[in-house]
Amino acid sequence: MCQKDPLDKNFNFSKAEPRLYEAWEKNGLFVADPEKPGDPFVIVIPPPNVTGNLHMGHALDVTLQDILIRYHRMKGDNTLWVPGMDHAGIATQNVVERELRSQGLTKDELGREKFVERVWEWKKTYGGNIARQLRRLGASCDWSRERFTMDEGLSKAVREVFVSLYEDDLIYRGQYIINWCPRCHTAVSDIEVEHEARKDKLYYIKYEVKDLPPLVVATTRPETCFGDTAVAVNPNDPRYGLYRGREAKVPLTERLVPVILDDYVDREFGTGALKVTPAHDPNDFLIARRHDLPFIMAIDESGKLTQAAGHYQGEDRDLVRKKMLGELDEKGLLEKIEPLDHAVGVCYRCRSVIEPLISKQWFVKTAPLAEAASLAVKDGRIKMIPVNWEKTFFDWMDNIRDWCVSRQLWWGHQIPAWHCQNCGRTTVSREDPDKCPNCQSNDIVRDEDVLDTWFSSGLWPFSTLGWPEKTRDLERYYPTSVLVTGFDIIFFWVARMMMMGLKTMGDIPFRAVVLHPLVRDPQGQKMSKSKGNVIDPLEILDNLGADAFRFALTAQAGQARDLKLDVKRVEGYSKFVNKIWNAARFALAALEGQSEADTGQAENAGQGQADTGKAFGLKPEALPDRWVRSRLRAVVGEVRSAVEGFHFDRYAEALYQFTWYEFCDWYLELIKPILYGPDKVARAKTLYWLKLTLLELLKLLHPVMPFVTEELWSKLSGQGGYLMVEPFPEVLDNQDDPSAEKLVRCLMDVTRAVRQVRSDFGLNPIVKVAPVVLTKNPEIRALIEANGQLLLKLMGAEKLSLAENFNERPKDSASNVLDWGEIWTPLTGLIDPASEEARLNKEADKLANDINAANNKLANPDYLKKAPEEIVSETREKLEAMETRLASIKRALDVVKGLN
RNA sequence: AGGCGUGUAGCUCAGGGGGAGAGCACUACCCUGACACGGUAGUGGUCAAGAGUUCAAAUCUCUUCACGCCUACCA
Repeated sequence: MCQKDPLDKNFNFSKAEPRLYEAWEKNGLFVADPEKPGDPFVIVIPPPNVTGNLHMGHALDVTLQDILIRYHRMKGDNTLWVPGMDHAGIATQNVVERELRSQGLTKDELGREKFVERVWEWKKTYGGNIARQLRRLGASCDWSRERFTMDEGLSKAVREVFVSLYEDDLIYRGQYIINWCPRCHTAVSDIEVEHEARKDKLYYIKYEVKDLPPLVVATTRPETCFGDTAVAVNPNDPRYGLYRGREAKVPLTERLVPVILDDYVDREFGTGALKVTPAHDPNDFLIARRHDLPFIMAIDESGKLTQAAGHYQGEDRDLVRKKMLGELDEKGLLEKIEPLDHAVGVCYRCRSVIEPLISKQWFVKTAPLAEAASLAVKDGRIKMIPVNWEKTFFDWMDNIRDWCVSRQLWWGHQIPAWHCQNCGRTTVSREDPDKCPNCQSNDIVRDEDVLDTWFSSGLWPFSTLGWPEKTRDLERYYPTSVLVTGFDIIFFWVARMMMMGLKTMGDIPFRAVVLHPLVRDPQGQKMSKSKGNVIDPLEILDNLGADAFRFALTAQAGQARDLKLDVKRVEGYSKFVNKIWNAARFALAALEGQSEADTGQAENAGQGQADTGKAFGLKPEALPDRWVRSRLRAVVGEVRSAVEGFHFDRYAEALYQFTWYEFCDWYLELIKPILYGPDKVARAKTLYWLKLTLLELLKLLHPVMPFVTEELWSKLSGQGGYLMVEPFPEVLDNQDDPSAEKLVRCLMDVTRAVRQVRSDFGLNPIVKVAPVVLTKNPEIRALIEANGQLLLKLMGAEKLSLAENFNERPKDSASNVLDWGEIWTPLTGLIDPASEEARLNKEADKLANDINAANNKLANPDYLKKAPEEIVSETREKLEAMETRLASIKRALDVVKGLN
């Protein structure tokens, strides 16, 4: 054997990762070519925000996508993974505004144009972070096709879609009650409002009515009363019959508002009387429309009271609430205050309380689009994985409301609409107009609003491929294959892509949606900066490497909703990386040893080690080789079906088990006698299969652990090139070898049986035993004879004999009963039997119990009649086995007692 | 309020009508010539509770409890 170490003792990931990634990228291995053959396999990355830094969610998302991409690339598909970033309207604008503020500037001082320039500058400087971080994870995206939602091409797509939706009457502008964020100073859509449960108060306030007792109204928001334009009661509420047609006085004002009747009012809630504030409550808005009530803005876009609030004008809404409660109380208009649990809407960006108010905004008419999207899922054109998300999806699509798409921001796609100052006509157009097409006036102004960020993300699957141009990419790669994302953005993004894709392209945007869990901290809490429970993926990458991290994420990516990430798990898998590394180190040493020792042995190796074994034909001969090939074949099958069915956890698990517990623990041990033995031909043959199997194992592992596998490939394959573009192993039927599997299982049985005895009786590993195997099966006898030396080593024995009859049993020996025979291990003079007696008794009790249960079962006529035959006979066999085992335990007990 | 989901070993989870599983952790022994980031053998669970269907239930059904999440126009 070779003395020098062909490899370092451990994988130096921090050095290897950047080197390997750079090599892949430089060699253009990520770049897709539409002209090449192969079924297209396409993923568009969920574009991270430009402002973003890599977090756990990205890490998981990207790892799973990269597994799919690498797998399909190796499988020979024409594979494309489009990376890119989202301009993230509010988020980015907030970041840059904050930066300005630290310089004592505001965006208004700067002006729109300058401000937008600043954002672009910011993007240039800091926007590349996330792309670099994705590279560290090993993401094999086609960076030559990287896109940004504000790119020229994508902006063109946005404009084209907006205009054509407008032309199809699917976009309209109107004055409606919308969700306003007073901090971000913009409208937000319904789903951008999150509901937070709060302990609040319900205030009972008196509205005076002439000649009648005051009408008491319950409200959580007294400060909005300055916008009240009615008080409503339920028409069937007898308590308020007298108030019909009367007027009530809004407290702290002299304003009189009508008392109206509306079914919406819940008689049970509060006093059964509702103040109607159409400009600040969506329901009141609807009531007002039914009753033709006026609208009064009481709160402005900064959350301050308007002139409608009299002396409170200009003051903040929360402050006014406090002050006016005092005033109401003073004037005897506050009846009582009750505690109330309810949900309050907050901005998903900044968590400020949303102020519903009336405003002129642009909307997308979603109902027809949603119907088409639902249909695509219902008829199976788009699959959702796991399927149970479909129900949630349908639920939402069935109850969808129009989508407010205009935002009062500067950073984003400005709406292509021009308002004529002369005739008032609004023009929506693909080209910037210079005059009003209606009245020819030059006095036209562009609408100031920009579009919701999610509008452009909704076009992502086709805008990134070049649409509206008729590109080759679009033709070849649309629809995309799979969308991989967290379920938290099904509505924000997934549904919108479906609607936009179906409408614009006339085809689904992707064939499958894989929804993975959300990464939580070990307590199951959402990771957030404010909670301080964020685990930084970059830190894990630094400490444990990308492969271990990716493997841990993959192994935990089941179909549950949460993935509670445990760093310990990553540490565990970093040991797995090490295990693979060392297995390869072993193989490499053996291969090099062989090439040195066998120099000139042309009859074995042909042209040296790279081709070693080709001369032996395609069939492994030695039992370990036959076995490992057969087992590998099974694993290839498991791996392929796991990946294709998006069972990432099973994929990882299958490889972990096979690599560690079969390939390393057994195969490498089983072949050692051959590798160290005198038969050079046998050695060369086994080396061939060792190398081949290891290389194939590297291929199987590559999608999840790209770095260590690529590194080992370069050391081991001897053929240059890159593992990442090697063909993925296939399930080959001629590799199946059940008899080899059965025989190796026999070797394992014997070994484990003796090891168990050693351990049970507390034998020191130095103590040698001399077991006797009883079996009449000639095949197994031959097997044991052939592997005598190996077995001695594996079980720590000095002698192994075969017996044919029970009466050959040595005195004072422990016995293990197996399917095909029995093993006796003589213990005379070797042990202290005191503790063993208890253990055996315990096992005997348990067995007696089980035997009893099995007997009862077999005595049940219904069971015999109705249970399938194979189940019944299985039970009989089990019973028999248990009885035999019990007998042997009893014998063991005798032995132990005898030794005492 | 409705919908969805979860509850299996100390932890993280897989499985899913007929023998309770994995990883980590833990215990004992072992530095045996790839790996101590290793090896061998183990400990540990009324599969949340109750009822039902069945020859057979952790698995299917119903109820209850606990915990999540999503949706929602009780001010």
